[in-house]
Amino acid sequence: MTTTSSAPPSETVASGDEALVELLRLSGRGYTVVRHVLNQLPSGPADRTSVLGPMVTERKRRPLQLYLLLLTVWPWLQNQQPLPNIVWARALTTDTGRIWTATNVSEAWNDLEERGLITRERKSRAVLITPRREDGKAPYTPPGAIKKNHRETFFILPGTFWRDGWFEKLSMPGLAMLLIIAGLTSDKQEAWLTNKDAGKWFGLSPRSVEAGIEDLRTKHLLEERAEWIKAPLSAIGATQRHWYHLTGEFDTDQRRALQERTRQEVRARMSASGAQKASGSTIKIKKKGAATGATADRKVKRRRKSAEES
DNA sequence: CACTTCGGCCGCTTTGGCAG
DNA sequence: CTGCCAAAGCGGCCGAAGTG
Repeated sequence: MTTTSSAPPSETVASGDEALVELLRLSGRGYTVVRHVLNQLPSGPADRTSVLGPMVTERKRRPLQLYLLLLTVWPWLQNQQPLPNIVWARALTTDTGRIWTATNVSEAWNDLEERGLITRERKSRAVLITPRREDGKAPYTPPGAIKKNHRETFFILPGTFWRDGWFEKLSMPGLAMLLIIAGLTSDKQEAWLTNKDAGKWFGLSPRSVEAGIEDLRTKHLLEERAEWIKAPLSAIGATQRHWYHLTGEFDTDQRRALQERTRQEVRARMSASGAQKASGSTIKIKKKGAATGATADRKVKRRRKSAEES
């Protein structure tokens, strides 16, 4: 282990997928827990738009992805050394999606900081990132705590969101509607909405709501059921109400089952010894982070560019 | 050394407006 | 409601220079 060459042979450099999978594994549960307040503020104020809507309108895709990943790995990361930006970049870089560099990560942290979604603190060379609550209005706490007689509500994004690259394959409106509908169906099978109302509730344009739903539908993540209801003022005296639900791992029951399975696994792990866990894995990911500099990312970019040209 | 900021140009998404 | 157009403004991209 005393090699001092500048770059490791390419076949030993971890790809984005591997970095992401490793992060998910280390984080201990394969899914992401998100409070509803990301999508929408609690009832009360007239304008309930929270952070998600504006992020869509302002096309802040990278910051949104990065924040969701931070929430995902935080249970593990909070007890670790800070992760280098280049590692975040590699985890979020997929084979067919956009390419992340340390610069992108830095700029995304910047945006998140302005939204109150993280704090960052420079620790000599590294930056220490700490998430804040999903509405940007308070420090982060583990979701689900009981506050003022009611439990903080949250929903989950199953592992497929990361593993199968949905965070990158979906359009920005698609991503937003996935979060919104996942939130609406966290405690029931389906939810209905209209483009116009949903736009108002979540701070999106009706066009984006529609585009998002369409994106989810064509990618088979969403199914729709039409129900006829009375509408005295419509031409035919009735109108359709559209009920939506997510499919596959995103389905309400499957998400519930996933949570339950994880709860049991965590319990089992707690009762077993935590000794083996501490040794191997953390070292591995640090090596990946340190060994491949920005040059490796540039190489990927160039490789891809020349592939496109030919 | 790792991270951050900057500048310039291009392309694209989102949105509003309008028509059918 | 759907389709289309145009405009605004943002992100992508890249290298280079600045900072702790």
